[in-house]
Amino acid sequence: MNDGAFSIGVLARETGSKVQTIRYYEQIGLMPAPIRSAGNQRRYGPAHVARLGFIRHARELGFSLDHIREMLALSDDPEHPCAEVDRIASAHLAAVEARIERLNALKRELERMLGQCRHGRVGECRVIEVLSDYSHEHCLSDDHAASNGLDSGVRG
Amino acid sequence: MNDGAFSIGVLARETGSKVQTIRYYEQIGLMPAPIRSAGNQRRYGPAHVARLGFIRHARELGFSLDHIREMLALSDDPEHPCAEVDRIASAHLAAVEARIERLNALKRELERMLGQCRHGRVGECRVIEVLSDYSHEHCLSDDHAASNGLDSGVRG
DNA sequence: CTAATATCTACAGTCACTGTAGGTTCAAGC
DNA sequence: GCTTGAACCTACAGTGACTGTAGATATTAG
Repeated sequence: MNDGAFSIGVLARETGSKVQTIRYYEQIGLMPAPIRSAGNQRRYGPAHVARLGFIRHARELGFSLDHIREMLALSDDPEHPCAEVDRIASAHLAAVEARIERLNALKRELERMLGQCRHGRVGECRVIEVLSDYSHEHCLSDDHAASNGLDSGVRG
Repeated sequence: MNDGAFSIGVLARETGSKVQTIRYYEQIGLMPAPIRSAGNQRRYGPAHVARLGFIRHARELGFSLDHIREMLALSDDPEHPCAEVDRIASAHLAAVEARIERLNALKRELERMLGQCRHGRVGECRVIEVLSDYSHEHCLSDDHAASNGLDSGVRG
């Protein structure tokens, strides 16, 4: 290794990513293809660390790769108004808040369900019973009965 | 349709599922294969509605298909102590609580990030800057810097 | 009887990776 | 210089829980 160039393993370690994930990001065009060593191995520099760090942190915050791609494209132009980045992040915040609400409703229902369990036989198990009640009539709040699918919004 | 037997479309409508999903559940052995009409179309009865209702509700509560499979197997034996069902649901509740905590930390960070945005150019955008800071040194709480991957635990 | 709708099978695609197989390159120790 | 073992390479299959498509067949309403 001449220069300050380093291998994919080092880049993975530096950014807390996995080697496979980095190659995957390159494959889908999220990371630029780096130069190669004489033996065809990837050689990275500090710019790659920064970009992958951005991606990784945004992923931890639950942004989709598509959103990250958008933000990376925007951030590549420093003169661009950052309103769009702001918009993406705001929308994401709203999605996170909605998700928290749904999870809280879910938590309450699970607690109530478990609170009713008499720890006897499955035959009279309230947990089973509640789960069987697909009509959702037992639900005090209908926030989970209303929408179908919890995957709406953020997935992180 | 003689009997009270109905088609997959009706079952889907009754339970709020999709036709494809029902066939998928049958394929992976979560739903039993029903009888067929003379023309090879699936014919369902009330028992199918109940079982699919159970599955659907449990899915809305974020249980994995594997957990649901377990619970269905248990519920098929009414004499079985319901402690296991209880255990599954309790573990799920704990996972949900952990997830809510993580999302709250995420929410705080997003809010802080957005609060710092001066709505100018991308060049001096705090959102971009914070996201680029893969070291996570800006994080007051390190609960998201500590673990990697938000997919731990529940995915609903 | 006809036309529209619903259903059938089989398979590909989604998201964001993760894992595997089988081969090559690199860095370190001797 | 040689060997060894770790790290790297490509290509592809698998994950979970579906969703969508194509092309053929069945049912139902008028």
